Amino acid sequence: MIDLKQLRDDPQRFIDGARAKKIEVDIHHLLRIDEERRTLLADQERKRAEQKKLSKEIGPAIGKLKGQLKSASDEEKDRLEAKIHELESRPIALKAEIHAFEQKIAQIEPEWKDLWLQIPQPPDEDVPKGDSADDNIELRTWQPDWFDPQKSFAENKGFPHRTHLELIRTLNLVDFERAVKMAGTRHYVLTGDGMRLHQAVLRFAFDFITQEHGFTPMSVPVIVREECMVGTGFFPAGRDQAYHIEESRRGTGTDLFLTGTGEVGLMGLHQDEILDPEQLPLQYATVSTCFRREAGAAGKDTAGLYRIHQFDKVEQVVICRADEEESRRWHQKMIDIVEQLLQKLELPYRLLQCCTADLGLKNADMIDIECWMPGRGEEDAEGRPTGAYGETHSASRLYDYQCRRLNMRYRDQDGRNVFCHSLNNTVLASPRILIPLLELYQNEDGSVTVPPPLLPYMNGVERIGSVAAPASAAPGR
RNA sequence: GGACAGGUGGCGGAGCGGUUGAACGCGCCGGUCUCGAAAACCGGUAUACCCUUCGGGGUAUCGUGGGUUCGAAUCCCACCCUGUCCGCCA
Repeated sequence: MIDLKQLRDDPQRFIDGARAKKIEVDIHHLLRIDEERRTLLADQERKRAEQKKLSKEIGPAIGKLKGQLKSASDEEKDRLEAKIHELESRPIALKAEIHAFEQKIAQIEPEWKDLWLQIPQPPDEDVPKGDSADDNIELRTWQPDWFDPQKSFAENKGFPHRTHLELIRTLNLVDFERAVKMAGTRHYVLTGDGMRLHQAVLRFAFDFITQEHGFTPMSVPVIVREECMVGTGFFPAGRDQAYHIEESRRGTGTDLFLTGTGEVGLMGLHQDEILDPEQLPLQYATVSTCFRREAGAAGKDTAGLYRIHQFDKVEQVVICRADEEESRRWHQKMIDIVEQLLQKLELPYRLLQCCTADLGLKNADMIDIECWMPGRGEEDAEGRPTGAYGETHSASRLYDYQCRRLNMRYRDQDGRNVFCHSLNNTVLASPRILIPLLELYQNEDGSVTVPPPLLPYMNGVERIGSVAAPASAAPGR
């Protein structure tokens, strides 16, 4: 969430920010409620101070009188009791007044908090303005020597390509029918070498980020409490996107939510903590199953492994000091790590600078990486897709927006507690990454060569679908 | 799932319903002593928010939320969490 003091000092900055992000939120209304709340709070506190002062006078006096009462004669008793009663009745009017203020504050507070949580972080000055994802700007592309993005797959490789759906079917790598039987649309079952390849690429990515780049390997919960979802900035705005486990309806326990990214678990780790600045920056990586309802995406990317309810992702986060330069450096570093990874896998990709409209609530800046997928995009004269870039990675820079929500701080040199900065980026998400992997490593005979970096993780399988490779154990086929 | 026990400051640990933000100990910071250190001694040592004439003033916080009361760390209720034993279990 944003700093309310900053909002009061310069509301225009946040109004412009929300407008640039195309996010509807009534900032003027929040300012009005905030003002009202503070006035009420001040009035209430004044009354309470009065009450407290009175209490401190009355308390010992009553105590003393009650002591005397015990050993008093009957006529003395009446007199003492009257005196006690008189003392007790003095703050009674204050009590009602304080209660009235309390009620009023409790009435406006939920709306105040809710609005506050919905104010987006203004985009950075150097983020290009735009109206939708179409206005994102291509920063650069990379491709291996054999690949010329100007040419078709057939021109590059010498034979026409099959889409990942076709490859999956002929090579028995995925069983969609049974997955849908069990869990409904947008589910899949990886079979045989499909599962092997999925595990191999995840393990390769996890080893790469933890061994070669020193990120601390972690396992984190994928079932979390609401505070964790709010703290990481996914709630309340993204509530519809998360699967909800209503434990409270059973009469015990609290509700839980399935996380849509390992970021939630990694960032939630240090919620409400004051970190040792000597330990910063924290660099964490996890591989976790991600769950997404894909609400509002009905009819979009319905076929294949592109948009699914459950997948696995290697995620990297950095928690660093509140320093813009350092944040920016880490952002570049995390993108660089992904570029190295994709280059090892020899997957053509492009970097996209997301425009203001595509940033979402919490980001100040976001760079997407898209891999080339021959089976996507517009169709040619023969009805074959001509290929397109498809999103596989997203690197976010958030300043203290997320850590403020999480109440994650460190003590700076002057002894002040400061909110940390946070960043996150995909290292690799599968099975989506299998789409370019399968499509680009396919051979003319319909087999798929295992990318060399994945060989150590493939138990000897070098080529999927060739006679030389061990039979891919597709059950029930 | 059953039966107990318990949640207090960075940590340990007190706390008759009344100047208790909270004794005491440890830790930490500063000082005295010392050639220096240790010990000893002295002093200091929470966070958040609000107001401010920038000197300071105020409120809240003893797991969380309600309630009782003139007044709650202390009494009542609900929830959350932790520990121990039993049962079950990948």
